[in-house]
Amino acid sequence: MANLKDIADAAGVSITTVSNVIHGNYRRVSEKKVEEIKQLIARFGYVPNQAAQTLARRGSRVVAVIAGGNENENIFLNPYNAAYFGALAMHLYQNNYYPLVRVSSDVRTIEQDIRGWNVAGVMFNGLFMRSLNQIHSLSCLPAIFTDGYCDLPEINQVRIDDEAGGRLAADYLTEMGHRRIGFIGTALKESGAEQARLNGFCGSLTAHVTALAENGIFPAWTPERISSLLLSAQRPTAFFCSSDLAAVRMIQLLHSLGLRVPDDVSLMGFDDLPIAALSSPRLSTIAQNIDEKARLAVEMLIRHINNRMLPPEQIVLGVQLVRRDSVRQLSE
Amino acid sequence: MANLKDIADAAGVSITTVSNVIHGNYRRVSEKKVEEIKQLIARFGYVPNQAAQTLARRGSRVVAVIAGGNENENIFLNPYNAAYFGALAMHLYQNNYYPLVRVSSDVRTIEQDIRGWNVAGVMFNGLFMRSLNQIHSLSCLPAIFTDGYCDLPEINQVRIDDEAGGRLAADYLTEMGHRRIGFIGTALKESGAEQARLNGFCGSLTAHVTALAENGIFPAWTPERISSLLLSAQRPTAFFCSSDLAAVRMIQLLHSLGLRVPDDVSLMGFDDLPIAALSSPRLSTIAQNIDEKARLAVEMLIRHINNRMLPPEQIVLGVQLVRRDSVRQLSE
DNA sequence: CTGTTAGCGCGTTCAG
DNA sequence: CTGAACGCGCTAACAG
Repeated sequence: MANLKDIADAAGVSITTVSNVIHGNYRRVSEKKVEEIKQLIARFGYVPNQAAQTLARRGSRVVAVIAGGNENENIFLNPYNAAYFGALAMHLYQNNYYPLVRVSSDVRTIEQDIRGWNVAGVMFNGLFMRSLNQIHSLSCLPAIFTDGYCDLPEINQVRIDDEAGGRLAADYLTEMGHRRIGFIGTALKESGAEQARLNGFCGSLTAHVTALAENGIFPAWTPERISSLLLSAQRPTAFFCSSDLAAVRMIQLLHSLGLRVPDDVSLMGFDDLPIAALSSPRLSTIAQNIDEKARLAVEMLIRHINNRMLPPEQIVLGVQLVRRDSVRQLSE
Repeated sequence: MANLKDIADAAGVSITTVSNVIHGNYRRVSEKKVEEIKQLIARFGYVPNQAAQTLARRGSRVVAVIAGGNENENIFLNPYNAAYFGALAMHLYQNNYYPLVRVSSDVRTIEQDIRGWNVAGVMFNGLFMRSLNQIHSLSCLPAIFTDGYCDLPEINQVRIDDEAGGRLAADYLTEMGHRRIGFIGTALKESGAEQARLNGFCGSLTAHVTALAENGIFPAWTPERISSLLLSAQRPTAFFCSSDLAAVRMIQLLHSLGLRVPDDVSLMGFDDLPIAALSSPRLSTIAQNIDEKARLAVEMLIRHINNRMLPPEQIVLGVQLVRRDSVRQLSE
């Protein structure tokens, strides 16, 4: 519970001197005092009070990390979210910033965090372009957008090349001899990333390949719908799933129908999360480097915190095909 | 950027009056002023400054959530951690507390968070009993321990009945006709929970059942070690894995050796995470209610924050067997 | 080289 | 019913 004054009193100096020692301004303090004060700081176990620093410095080292979603739902049950936000938090800590991870789509809640904590910057994840301009504080605060799509160029963003991922998947499935291919998405209308994957996928299919994608959100793909599709004569020989999680769920559904992967139906995922390699069969998928994406996003934010005049930046990360066991080579 | 004074000036009153309105002390303010001030607060988009409140109140609404582990590792890649810490954060937010999730085993780092943020309480997860008494601030701060084992009774803790889980697993495997059973742990020496699961497991095995557990940490169970065990004549017919994740990894290892689950080898997991039902085959496992554990832990903490005189509490949650497809009935 | 001082935004007496 | 004034712990500009 020791504060600056306690240390100052014990050392017989003023708090300014102690403050200087703490911040490394040694030239203004005699060497002997420096040592003496350092000792006392250690002995007292002095830790600067973040609230007081925030107030005095007119700014904190807190970064708001916003994840769109329902506040009463544990979004970390989704392995992608867990991996990504975990990585963001880790990289923020490594740069001496504190993540304030808030799950909410409510503009007011977000605004309260931003202003209440006098945040140094904001990281938005996913897409909420509609309501975003309502967050007034953003005009004067460094912000990074990841995994989102929007046409405004004056925005800092980091994302992966989802379209290229879709193309890679289409090319690979075609190369493996598949001609009737389905697409499994989870929230097409809401996720720019998923839409881009689908675009790349469809764009790269040659004329005689059928994409069975539906342009609706996933609830439209009820298990019943998918089941009847799978049991029909026109059953796709392969599915491109917009995430590894969707692919793993698909495996379950197929099993429940007595269909085997890849013998009866081939499957591709997206992301290359740990579960992709732990799935049975191991998933062929499109890999993205989540940790690097997080690192680059954090570094970009810090750049803009340190230099508020920097022009907007965009980074698009590459993806790559990972061949494993969930896609069967069709003869003929 | 509006603060109390701005509102006060605009309303032609003092900041005290505004403060009273904000905190619902309406009896001291005329009704008209109350309405007027409320309007202004909304129009200005006023949000109280957390740093200033923390300072003035001599305490914050931040709760330190400590996860032991390496700070340069993304522990949310482990689905159990993701599920549990995600749930903790969610329940803290719902009670208007801010989680400060720190991954570290370094006592100094932890202490800095606790003191620097003037934390309202601390939640420890996993076991670090050795260094814990070095955290001096703890003596005067509400703290909850989860997933840990220690004999001190003067401690608030929430955990599950790991031993019962081990027993359930042993009983079930025995009932299914298995007589040579192995145990796969991940960090026996460090995790009290895992040790308890093993204890319960061994305790409930009848004499003619062999537990092939090794009392070492997982690195001793190199894939090579396990492989040679699996290829030997004394190969266990079933394995009890200390987590669903370990079980899923085991499936991969078995597949790589050309062995199938459950046809050649049966497997049980622990936790009943989403991956258990998404695995192929779907895992039979011991289920714990992670969300409820988190909720109870948060509620317990808040109880102790609100009443510092409360005696220590211990909660032990039950677990239950979930039969799915990874354990084969042995005839004979 | 060192100390004094004026805020930072808010909570909380205590006088009016 | 209302406001002035002090303190929370720290920073930074300034004076010595």
